Order: sequence, then C-alpha cells, then structure tokens
Amino acid sequence: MRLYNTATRKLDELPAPPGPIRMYFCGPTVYQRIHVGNARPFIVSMWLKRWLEHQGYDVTLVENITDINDKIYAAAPGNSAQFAADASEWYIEDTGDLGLGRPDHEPKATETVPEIVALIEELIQLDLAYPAGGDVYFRVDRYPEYGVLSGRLDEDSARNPSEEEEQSSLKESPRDFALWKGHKEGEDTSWESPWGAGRPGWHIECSAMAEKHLGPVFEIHGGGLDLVFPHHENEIAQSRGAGREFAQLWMHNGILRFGGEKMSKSLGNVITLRDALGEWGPETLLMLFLGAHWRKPMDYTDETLAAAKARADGLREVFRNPSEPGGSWGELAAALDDDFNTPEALAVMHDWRDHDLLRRGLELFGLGSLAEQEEAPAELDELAQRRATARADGDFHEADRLRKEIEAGGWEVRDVAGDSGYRLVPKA
RNA sequence: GGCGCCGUGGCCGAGUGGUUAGGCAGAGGCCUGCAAAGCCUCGUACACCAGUUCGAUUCUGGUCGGCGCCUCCA
Repeated sequence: MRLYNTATRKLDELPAPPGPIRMYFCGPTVYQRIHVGNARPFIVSMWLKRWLEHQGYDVTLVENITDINDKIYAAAPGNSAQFAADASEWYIEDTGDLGLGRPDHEPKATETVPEIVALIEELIQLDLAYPAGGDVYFRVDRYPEYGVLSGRLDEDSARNPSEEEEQSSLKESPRDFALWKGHKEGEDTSWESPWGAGRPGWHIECSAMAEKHLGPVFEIHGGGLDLVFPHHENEIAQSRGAGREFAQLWMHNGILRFGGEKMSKSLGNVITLRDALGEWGPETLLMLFLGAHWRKPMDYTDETLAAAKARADGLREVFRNPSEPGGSWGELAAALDDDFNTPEALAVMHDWRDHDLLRRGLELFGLGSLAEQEEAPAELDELAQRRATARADGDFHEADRLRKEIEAGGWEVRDVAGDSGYRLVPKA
C-alpha cells in the first residue's frame, strides 16, 4: 500500500503487514460543536484504520481532543473545565453517529500535562527552549530543519507572529513559538510547572500525546491541510529536536469548502456535523466524502449532497434486485492500496451486482445499512395486497388509488415477477 | 509579497503519453395496464498559449483563474 506523503512530496510505500501501523491524527479543539469540515480527518482516519486492519495490519490510531485553548476560556468564563468536558462529549456523540467506530485512544491535553511538562524541560536542557516571564518558548533558530515540511525554510516566511502582544516581547525571535503559557487573569484553569502556574501551548500537546500512546517513532501522522504550518512544523521541531524520530509519513486531507470558501469556525460559514447528520443522515454524508479523494478540496453544497444521496439510494437499489455474480474484491483493494483512492473504489463497487461482495465493500466504509431491507408496515402491505387483487381483476382505477394511498404512507409499490407480484420500497 | 495545491463533458469526480473511468442529471428505446425498478443506446471533455514528442488532457515553461497556508483553524 502506498500513500502520498507531504514530507517527501511523493507516494511512499507502507511497511508490509502486519506493520505495525501507528497513526496519530489531530483532532478538534472543542469550544463548540464540530462542523462537517472537522469530520473529514476523523472519517479518513477511521476508514484507513478499517482498511489497514482488513489487510492484516496491526493498527493503533490515536486522535486527540484539544481541551485547553483561549477560545474555550472565552466561551465559558469561569466554567471552562466543565464546558470543555461537555464539548468533548459532543464531539464523541457527533462523530459516533457516523457509525465508523472510534480511534483506539482519544487523549485530552488536560490528561497529558505531566508528559508535556517533562518534554518542555527536556527541550530547555537541550537549549531548544527558554523560559521567559512565566512562559516557555521554542528557540527556532536552534533547530535548522525548521520549515522542511511546509517549505518555509527562510526566516521571513516562517515566522510565528501570532502570540499575544504582551508576550511577543518576551520572545527572542518572532519565529519562536510558545510551549508553555503563564497563567493570565480570567483563565479559570492552570497547572503547576517549574515555570509557575500556567498551561501548555497548542503544539506541544500533540508531540507529548503522540509519544505517550505511540512511542518515539510512528508510521503515520495526519490532519487537515491547514495544519501543515505552523502546527505540524512545530510538532516536528519539538519532537525531532528532542531526539525522537517522530512521524514517518504525513497525511494531509483537503479542505472542505462551503460557499466557495473554507468551512471554518473563524469565518463562521459553518454547518455543524450534528445538523448535517440531522438533515442528510450518515449514509449521504459518508457517500459525499467517499466520492472525493481525501487529498482534494471538496465542496459542501446542496447539489453535491443531493448527488451523494442519489448515489447511496442507487446502491441500496442493488440489494432489491437479484444478486448476480461478477466483480472481485481485488479491484477494490487495488484502488484503496493506491493512495487510498475511495472515488475509484466507489466506481468499482458501482459495477458490483453480487450482494455479498457489495455488502462487504460497503461495510468497510460504514455503509452496510444500505444492504438492509426495511419491512413495510402491515397496514401498507395489506393495501398492497388489495391492490394486487384489484389489478388481477382489471380494476386499474382502484389499483392506482391504492398506490397513491400507499405513497401517502411513505412507501412505493412496484410490480415485480414473483410470488406476491409486488414489492414495497420506502420512498427515497 | 512568500510557500503550496488545483483548473476534466450540464454537475460531481478518477485517471492516462496514443485504446470505456464511475456517479448524478438529461434524451431515446425495451419492458409495464400505467408506473417504478432493471436493461440497451446517446455526450468524442480535459482553462489558455507556447515547447518537447511520430503523437499530450497526461511531460516542460508561461498566462489567466480558483483555493489553502503565512493569525485561531481539521
């Protein structure tokens, strides 16, 4: 199996099964319900985990929850800890409703503070970090490799000017970034550290969590394309700077667009995953993601959703018709082993009429429900029987009337060859 | 301005140096009491301009356009 690696800018071969394949994906910062765009790395990582396990790999997937952040303090002044805990649960609920299962570990920043502090101390000893006024900063100039992942090796293009005004003066260089932030007025949580009370910076938590659950070297690190710089660049600096081999292959999923722009919390052009699930259901949403390659940008529009739904309905239809032999699992495997090409895999599955084969393929992506047949309510079935009788008697007027009645109940009658002569199908 | 990604038929979306992607929508046909479903047929697409080549949608360069990152961001 090969996957595109941001770090090498080419397709890289994975080790042969059983691996192991240790994967770390960056999860969301929980200060509101996650949106559909946030769901993409979750979906991609869970699908990949399922596929690799199917191929006989020993997979460990870690997906973190960032529950320490300025936005969390801002969202729930005085009650941030409880709020972050609640918002974490929302995330678990919403992604759980996709029906893809869960990562093996979902660590939170708040549960990893000792490991974070230890890593920062190590970096200070290596002269790669320095305390300043209750904060601790990474000394980018001491890490010559800084910028290799994102191609920002020159100082001008690789600065980190984001820190708050009052803190920026504490930095030796504008490129430096915070590993630890001293406690500030209005923040209702803080942790003890050798540098006083405070909290971890954003990037360091991932370095610490990845190592805690996967060890100093692991096969795959993933996340949204928008995390390449500075987040993943900083993770590399921290972990490799501290002597860990860290991630071998970097997967960055394409951005989800809405209204022509990136769907993002700061822009506010957001559809929550919860609302999307409520309006379209998991099958349609999964079909939408399945139809676009994981690295490509993708548009979330009524048109693309409607097409995804039609596609799901079309596949569901296959199970209402007789199973026919043809097709092979190998076609699907070839598509997925080539940079996890799910659109290609979907095209392959569209050719399959073999129920068992297609069910297996769909189950891989959490779409096994498309193979399930629904039983019509008894009263509608009775109407359908009466209609069959009316048809047999040549009373087509009555037959059409009964069909309309059945349709009013949300079902559709189809005349088919076979014992009963009809079939009831839920209206799409 | 810097770094990077992308531009495929009505729409979505794979892929390839010369041979069918697939789906959705649409047209016609078969079937059907009428439908639905199914099946068959139909669209000769690859932003533009050069170049390399026997031949480019696929390689190279440029132009135009879109998007992302450079600030929190999946």
